Amino acid sequence: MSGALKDAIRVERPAKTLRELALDKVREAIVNGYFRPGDRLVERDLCAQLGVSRTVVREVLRHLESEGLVANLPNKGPIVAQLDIDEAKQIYEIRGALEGMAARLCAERRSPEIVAALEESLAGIRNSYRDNDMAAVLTNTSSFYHTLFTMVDRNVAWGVVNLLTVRINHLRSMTIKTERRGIEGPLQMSKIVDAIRRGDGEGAYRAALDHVAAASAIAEAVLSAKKPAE
Amino acid sequence: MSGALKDAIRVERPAKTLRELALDKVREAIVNGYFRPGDRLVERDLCAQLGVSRTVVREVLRHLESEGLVANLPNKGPIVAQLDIDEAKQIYEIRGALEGMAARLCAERRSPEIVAALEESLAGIRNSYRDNDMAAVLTNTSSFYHTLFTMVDRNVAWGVVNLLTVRINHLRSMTIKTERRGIEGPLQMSKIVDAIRRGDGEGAYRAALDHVAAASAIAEAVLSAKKPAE
DNA sequence: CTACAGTATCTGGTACGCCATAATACGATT
DNA sequence: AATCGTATTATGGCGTACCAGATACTGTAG
Repeated sequence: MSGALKDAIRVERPAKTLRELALDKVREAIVNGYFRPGDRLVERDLCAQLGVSRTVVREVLRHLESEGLVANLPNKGPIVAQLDIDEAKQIYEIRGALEGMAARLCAERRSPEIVAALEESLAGIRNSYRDNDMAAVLTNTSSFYHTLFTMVDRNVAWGVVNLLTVRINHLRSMTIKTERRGIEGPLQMSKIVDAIRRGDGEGAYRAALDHVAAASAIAEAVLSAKKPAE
Repeated sequence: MSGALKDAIRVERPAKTLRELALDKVREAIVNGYFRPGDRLVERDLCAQLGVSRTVVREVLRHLESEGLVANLPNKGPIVAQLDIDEAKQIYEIRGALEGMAARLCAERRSPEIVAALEESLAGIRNSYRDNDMAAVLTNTSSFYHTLFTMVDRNVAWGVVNLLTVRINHLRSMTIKTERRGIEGPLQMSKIVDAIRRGDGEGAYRAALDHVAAASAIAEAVLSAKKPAE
């Protein structure tokens, strides 16, 4: 997106199409558990609940399908995708590779602004943990990684990470609630920031890897504990 | 996908919906240049060309949009996504990170089957270059990386790489045609295989990085040479 | 030659209808 | 009574017609 200044006085109309609004609604409903994994998503029911036409609902379902949040059973229709434990581990692994890459780049850039921005997000996370506001923990964590990627202009990688993250979002909300995660999580993230501050690319890479590895381990424990019960 | 043996005798019906067929058609048309970047994709025209209804076309367009192959201009409609040079470099970088990761895992696995499978794909690439069959070069290269990922059960990462690869597909078809690429490309890939054979994870990682770095450099040269002319 | 109005084009969105398939319930036959 | 065939229902897949709003084009009047 070039020419940021040129369209500064643009009218800024809503611009969101009905479809995008519906998409966000349904995605959010899946992510925060209103629709449970395995639930059927009946088109005509969704039409009624969203107050939009079937065309829109279908397009939304297709979009979510390509995001991996919805699966389509042949001759049965769409359901909320099940998250299997192996896939979750793979997602964490990919995040590790990409976040490690971004952290290394940040360290090599040696820019005080990056460190400052990361510190700010990190402080937000600590505050949110202190206030026991788990939703805020999630958004601040996202913002931490968002700056990590965007400060070195890696918006594509950020998009990939985001795409993968929604698929494990309910896992994330479980892992952050784990005992001790409120201390260790921010600690690991501050190690990333420290390495970036001293320009230690390899160290930043390792620290980022460690952080997602810890999250992955917790997720695996949570998931394998839940699977037999289900 | 578990239980591979259980459904060995499944009837295997076509099961492809009209939408999926249309999706493949349009994606292929974009990837191999029938639709050029920036071309408008007029819904009703596509209906006529594909012989399907607007419902189907719209769902297909939404799907391709979420794949990044199609962009939607507000109040103007869908066009074939432009590939800007920075984005292409980012995509190559991500591929490097993920393919490097997969190569490292393959090396650490120390399995003769992996080496054999990779050798086979590599031989296919060499033959295709010899026969000057560039389409075959592309498919064999894909198959090389496909085995790299799937032999260590990294299907999610493979999916990500695939998703990104379609966006730079016309670049790929240009890079492989470059002078000397027919020699250096397979050479670099054989270095990956060699490292895997001797179980050298770090070496495999580096070799994979080198390979995409070379491709990225060529792509950048091709793209920056083309941009002013356009 | 310019300004303006009218028009064509196209997407976004909606409503409705038809068909195919799968599952279930029901009824008949042996 | 058990089994087999059939009707019903629910649902997705697909098509068509229609309208509103935005944009691009065009022709005409001044």
